[in-house]
Parts: sequence; C-alpha cells; structure tokens
Amino acid sequence: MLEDRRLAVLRAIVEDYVSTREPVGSKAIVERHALGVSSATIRNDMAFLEEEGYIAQPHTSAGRIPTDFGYRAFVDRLSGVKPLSSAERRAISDFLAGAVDLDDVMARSVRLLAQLTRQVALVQYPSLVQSTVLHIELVRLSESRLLLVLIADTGRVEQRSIDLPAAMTEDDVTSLRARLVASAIGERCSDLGDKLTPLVDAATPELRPAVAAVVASLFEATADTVEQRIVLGGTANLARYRDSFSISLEPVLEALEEQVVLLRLLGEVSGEVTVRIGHENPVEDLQGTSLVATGYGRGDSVVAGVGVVGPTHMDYPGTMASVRAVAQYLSQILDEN
Amino acid sequence: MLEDRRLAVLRAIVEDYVSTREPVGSKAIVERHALGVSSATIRNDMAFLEEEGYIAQPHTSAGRIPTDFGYRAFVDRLSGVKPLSSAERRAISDFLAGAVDLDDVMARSVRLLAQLTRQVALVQYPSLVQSTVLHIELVRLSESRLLLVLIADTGRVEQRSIDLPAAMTEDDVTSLRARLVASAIGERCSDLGDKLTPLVDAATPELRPAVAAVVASLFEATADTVEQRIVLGGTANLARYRDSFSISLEPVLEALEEQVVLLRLLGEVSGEVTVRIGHENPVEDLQGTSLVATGYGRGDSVVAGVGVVGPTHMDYPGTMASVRAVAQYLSQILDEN
DNA sequence: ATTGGCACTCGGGCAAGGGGAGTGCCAATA
DNA sequence: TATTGGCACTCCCCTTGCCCGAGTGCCAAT
Repeated sequence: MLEDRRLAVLRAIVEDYVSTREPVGSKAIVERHALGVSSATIRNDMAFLEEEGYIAQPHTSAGRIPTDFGYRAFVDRLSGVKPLSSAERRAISDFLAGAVDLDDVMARSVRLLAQLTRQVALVQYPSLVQSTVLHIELVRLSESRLLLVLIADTGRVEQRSIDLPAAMTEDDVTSLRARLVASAIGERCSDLGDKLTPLVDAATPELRPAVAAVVASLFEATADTVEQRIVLGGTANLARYRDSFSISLEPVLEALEEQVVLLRLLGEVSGEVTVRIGHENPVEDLQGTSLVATGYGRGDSVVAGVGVVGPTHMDYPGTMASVRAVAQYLSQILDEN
Repeated sequence: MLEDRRLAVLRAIVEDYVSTREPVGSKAIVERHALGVSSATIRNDMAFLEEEGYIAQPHTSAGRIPTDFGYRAFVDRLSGVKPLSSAERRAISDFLAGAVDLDDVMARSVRLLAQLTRQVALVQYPSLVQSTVLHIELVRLSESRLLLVLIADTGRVEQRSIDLPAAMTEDDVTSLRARLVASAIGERCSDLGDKLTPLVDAATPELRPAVAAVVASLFEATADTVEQRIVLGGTANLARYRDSFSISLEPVLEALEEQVVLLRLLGEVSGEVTVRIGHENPVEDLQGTSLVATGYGRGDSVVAGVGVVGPTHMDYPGTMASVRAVAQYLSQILDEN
C-alpha cells in the first residue's frame, strides 16, 4: 500500500523525466499524476526512494532524477507491455516487405528501427555458424586464382578470393567444385571442418596444396571470429541528445564504430528482450547509455541480434516494443526463405 | 608584387585559422609569418581582401576568418602539393594489403581514410555499370524460387532471390544457367539488356515467363539507380567539430545517412581531386561543410568515387593528398584482380 | 606605398544580486 | 502512524553592470 505509492512515485519520476528531461519536483508530480496525496507526502516518499538509491538529486534544491538502479526497477517492475499501434505494425511490415535481398533487409531494418525509436539502431547479420550451406561456387579467375562463393540458407553470401599455390585447370576446378558441393551442401557451416578435411586427403598429390588452400579459405570465411557483421544507423539521433550524455558524445560515436564493441553488445542476446542500463553495460564508453536488444531467428534458434542504443532516460516500454516487433518481422522473413 | 603579398596574407589567414580555429588578427600574422611589413600594412591588405570577399569579420574588432570564396582561392592558387610522408604511404599499403575480399577492402579503406584525415570518409563500391560479368550462378532454392548471383570483374557480388511465376525443374535451371553464362560472361553489365533479351524469346513457351523473370531480375540488379553502394566511416570525427558548424551537426549526420545524398556527392568525380567548399556543395544540409573527392578505377576509367567530408576550415592540402593516395591504392588493388 | 599613433568598438569574463524552484523539518491532525 | 500545511533555507541560474583587451579604421608623416 505505502510501498505501492512509493513505486508509483518512482514511476511518475521516470516517466516525467523521460518526457521532459528535467529534474522532477514533488509539486510537479502532484499536478501531473493523480496520486491523491499532498506534495509533502511525496517529499517524504522521495527522501525514502533516494535513500534506497532509486533516485538522486543533481544538487540541493533541485528535483530528482532516476538513477540507473531506478530505471532498472522501472523496467523490471513498473513498465507494462506497450503494444504498437496497428499503424506502426503496418508500417513495419510494409517497410520490410519490399526488400530484394539480405543486404536490403538488413539496411531497411536498421533504418526502420532508428526511425521508430529515434535512436541508434543495430542489426546483426544472421550468424553463419547457425546456418546450413545452400550452395558453394568456385569461379576460376586465372590459372592460379579462384573466387569462392558460399551461400547460406539464411540468405548470406560470403566471398573470398584465393591465391593458389599451384595452377589448376578448368577441369580441376570443376571436379573440386562437384566434390565440395557433394560434401558441404545441407551441412551446418560450423561442421564444415569435419566434412571437408577428407577432401584434402583424397586429392591427388599435385592438387593437394590447392585443395587445402580452398578448404582453409572456406574455414576462414565461416570462423565465428570474422564472420559477424553488424550494421548500424540513426547515429544522427545521438546528436539530438548532445547534452544528455554526461560526457561528450564523441567516445560514444567512436565505440559504435568498432565492430568488436557492437559484437559484445549483441553477443549475449536471447529470445527475450534484454535491457542493459548505464553501468550495467559491458562497454566502458557506453556506460552513459542504455541498450535494448533481443535475438531473432528461425523457430527457436537465435541466429543474430537486433537492438537499440540510446540515453539512459529513454522510453523503455516503447523502445522494447519496437525492438521486439522488428525482431519478430525479421524472424518471419527468415522463415519465408 | 603588392598583389603577391595580399595573397600571402590570405594564405596566412587560412593556415592560421585552420590550425587555431580562431579569427586571425593583423598582429598575429606579423608575428607568425615573416612578411617583412608592419601590422598596419597587413590591416590595409585585410581591408582590401575583405572588400573583395575573401575574408570576413565575425564582428567588429575581431580578427578575420576566410570565406568560402577565400578558401576557394587558397585551394586554386595557393596550396602546393603536400606529399605524404613515406611512413604514411607505408601505412596505407600495409593497411589495405591484408584485405580478403571487396567488402573488406571497402571497409578498410574507409577506416583508413577517416584516420588519416580525421574526418568523415566516404568510399563507393565499384560501379557495376562499368564492370564486366565474370560469372553468373543460379541456385534453385525451391521449385518456384531461385537465387541469382552475379559476380563482376571488380570483385562485386550481387544477389537477388526470385519468385518464379511457374515451377522450374533442376534441369530447366541447369540449362538456363548454361545459356546465361554463355551470353553474359565477359560482357559489360550495362550491355546485359541487349545480350539477354534473345534468351527470353528463345525459351519454350511454358518457360518463357520464368526466364523473363530471371532476366528482369538481372536487369534490376545492374540498373544504375540501385546498384550503387557507399560506405562511410569516422562520423565520430564530426563530434570533435561540434561547434565548428554554424548550425548543429544533426542535419549533417542525417544527410550523411542518406545514400541518395552520398551518391550526389560522389556522382561527379573524375580522375582529378575535386574540392567543393561550403556553398558550392549541391546538398543544402552540407553547405556548412567541404567535400574533397576523387575517382578511382582501372587504368583510365573511373569506376567509383572516394572522398572526405569535413568542416570548411580543413587542412585542404593534407586532405587532398590523403584522398588522392587512397584512390591510387584502390586503383592498384583493382588492377591486381 | 608604408608606417606609427590613436581613438573607438565590441565581445567575453567576472562579480553581485534577485528570483524561484525545490527541499527538509516540525508541529498539528485524523 | 501516516499525512499535511507551513516555513525557513539552499542553491541554481539568469540578468545586470563593469572592465579589459584585442583588434580595427583612419590619419598624418615619411
């Protein structure tokens, strides 16, 4: 009861601060939220909430702002599910329906998510490790150079050009291609190692180095350290929050340009929407920001992540709804292929 | 003689302003540049330069800053060629040498250029229109879906999935693939139209719609309106210039996220390094910035552009040198393939 | 054409002061 | 015990006024 009202006060502070970006005073709460008590009571509650670490004062005689801990409580216990309007849902499906290939799907998604949330959006390409091989193609560029193309069932296409240790004839290439196709198609990319090493051993001595080079290249292309790609968009939205980040936004922009950092951010997504608030963030330069992310994939398996980075004082319910919705549509598109 | 000194004064103003980012006064010029005249003389020259529109005063009793027109004169008549240090050249070639495929080359180039110039870098993928077809692959995803893969000699790989109007058997696909390969390989992508329409007419009546769909998709993939891709990097560098842009940097970031805008910027590059200063810029939101760009390609033909966007008070000689150098290395890499 | 001298202008920095929002505490009350 | 009105207090922030100095434009002299 009393506890309930205190949480209601916390909710009011979070909501008001998110929308106005200014410290919230006891009087403002009484005016904007019908809590049925006086501002003095609110003040008592606020003193309590501050003691517990949910809120803080920028300086004496200013209103309160939520701490990271306060946002955490808000997200965990106070924010209901905020369904998207049907117009928004329509916009999403329309927007993604027109995509012609995977690159296009990724580009459109990131743009869409940035628009919906008005924040920086991240979308990860489906992981190769989780995919199966749909097709492998070898193209002979010259007598000692090959182009290797790997097509995965998730729509990803990887290419590598290979400098051969020894010349190969067109016939050599054709036969190798046939053998690769026979051994690899339908297999998981992560299993390619086991499936393809026999090919090297089975090759004639003079071709063995060349075959080894091709298999190694295929390996390399599917190794989980390199194969990850993340696109990001909506960085312009950061500029709108220029003064919201205690520090300047340069380190934030810098961090977001590092693929490694982005991978860490989206590395641990699951089927649920995950929220990392401020200091909970593993990346130091992003500890003034929050991350809302989730995974998408075919059926149950998560093949990649999608998410949003923004100021800690973001609209969590709305952002979570948008991220979840985009992830659902991405899963759906993947299923259709 | 007198004219010469006035230009020297302009050069001094541009150089000092670029390095300090503060209005340059007559006394400062006398101190930092050995022009052999007094500050009063410089003042007279400055009054003249201001009248001619080369420089301006932010307010009475402040130093002068160059106008766009002043920068233009500086670039056209005053800036010598600033050769890169051999260390820089080495860094460039080392940096680009490790790339495994075209995507990697593009990603590394943009990163490199952003680092060298400490500004926002743009690199355009080689245009398909200018390329020839190296290989075409058709993969049968299901009985009514195909994946089309087009490999160009510039290293570009385009993919499209196609919903067929009618089912095709594996044999149908194999034979169509053979015919496509026979007609298209070695041709310019822009000529594909002429070369492939006969295939549609030659197809059996029941397959004709399917063949038409494939050819249309191939068309679409090589149409010059869609096929352009530009990567950009180093946006964090914009934040360092936060206050340099008269306006805020949000519109700049926004403009840079529009592919259409980037295409306009790099659309008219030639073999020479081109500089667009402030208002000379065709994109309204970027009229507070300058563009330094050039083309790269195999031999004489320009297949794509590369460039840098930064504040008008940038180090033009240095930036031009970096852009030119990166373009040269890109051309070289293209040649090797 | 160049120079030294001089009056003038204007922006930015600094201190002082008032207004106001918001707080904490206390005594009174249901 | 929880709530409330009242009140004194604190500090931020905006405004005002002021001075300083950098930089200019002009002029008379060379």
